[in-house]
Amino acid sequence: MPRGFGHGGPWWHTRFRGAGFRITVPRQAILEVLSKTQKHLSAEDVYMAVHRICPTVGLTTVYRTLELLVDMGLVFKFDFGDGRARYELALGPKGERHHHHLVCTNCGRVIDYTEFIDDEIELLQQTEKGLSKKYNFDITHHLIQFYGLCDKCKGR
Amino acid sequence: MPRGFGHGGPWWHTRFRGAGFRITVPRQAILEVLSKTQKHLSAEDVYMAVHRICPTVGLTTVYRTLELLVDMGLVFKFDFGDGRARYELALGPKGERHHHHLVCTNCGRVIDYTEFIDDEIELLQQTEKGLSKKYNFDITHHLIQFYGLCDKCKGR
DNA sequence: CTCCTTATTGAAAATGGTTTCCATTATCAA
DNA sequence: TTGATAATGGAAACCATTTTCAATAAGGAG
Ligand SMILES: [Mn+2]
Ligand SMILES: [Mn+2]
Ligand SMILES: [Zn+2]
Ligand SMILES: [Zn+2]
Repeated sequence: MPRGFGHGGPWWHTRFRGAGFRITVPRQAILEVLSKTQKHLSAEDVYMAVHRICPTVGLTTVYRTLELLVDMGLVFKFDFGDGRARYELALGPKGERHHHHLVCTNCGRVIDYTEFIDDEIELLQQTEKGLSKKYNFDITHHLIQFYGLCDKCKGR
Repeated sequence: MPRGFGHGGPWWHTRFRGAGFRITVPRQAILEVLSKTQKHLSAEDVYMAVHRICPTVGLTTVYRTLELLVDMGLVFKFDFGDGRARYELALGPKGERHHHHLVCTNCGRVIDYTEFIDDEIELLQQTEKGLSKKYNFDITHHLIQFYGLCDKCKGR
């Protein structure tokens, strides 16, 4: 378990204490799992991975913790259309990691992309401004996903 | 019931016959319901509305028909995060009606918007082209949703 | 360090939207 | 009109997620 920098433990300890949440074994294990992958894990995926570190952690706790992390803004929750929610750490060790998704409608593969984000962001901010004004809406975030067939699935 | 043009019945009859699907009472009722609203109906919403026209239609048939219509491209299926799928006719009587959504994370209200679509579409096509090339992906469609608080919900 | 409050946990049961089963019905080509 | 079979509907199954509740453990007070 990578402890590490500063003196108080991992970076998110401060967030937890600040919000009055306890730092528990299950929570540490779940965050460890999330921080060690680039994949978009389902609750069950997280559960199975956590199980290897700490077999006593229950699926219920995984769901609860993921919800907490989403509420805290530490984790993003996505729906790629396969009937289960997917989770992903919001910020990597290198800071923010905003990106959008490319989803294969055949095999379910999900690709993160960031290369066109800059242009998109610019347009999005314009659009958000226009929409906010017109509909008197406070926009907090957006979702952009492209659907289609990945290279492996397009051949047939 | 808007019958209408040509001689064979509503516009979608041709699509059905062409695909070898039968034109049944439940299917007619469901399409009638969908074509008479601008809302984003859940399967249960459709079921209840259909029930008024034709009380014998079952919820199972509603689900089956909606799936069929989605597969045929006549209906769009969305997930606005409230745990149930939402359906919307893909094309109104005036033809295509592509639009994106503004979703209130507090009350669940969904607003269609089309006014910034043109700029978005242009950027999206660029992005799609770039992504297709880079990831060798065949992009068929996209999803764009803005989340936030609607005017009624932002006051507090 | 020990105690105490109570946030957190895990197992089991409940929930709720959606799908599957299957015997019955109704569409439509011949 | 008739027959093959696509379509239907009610009940049961499915399955991701949530709720319940008694047991546990985090962490501040002393
Ligand atoms: Mn991602
Ligand atoms: Mn819409
Ligand atoms: Zn694929
Ligand atoms: Zn609202």
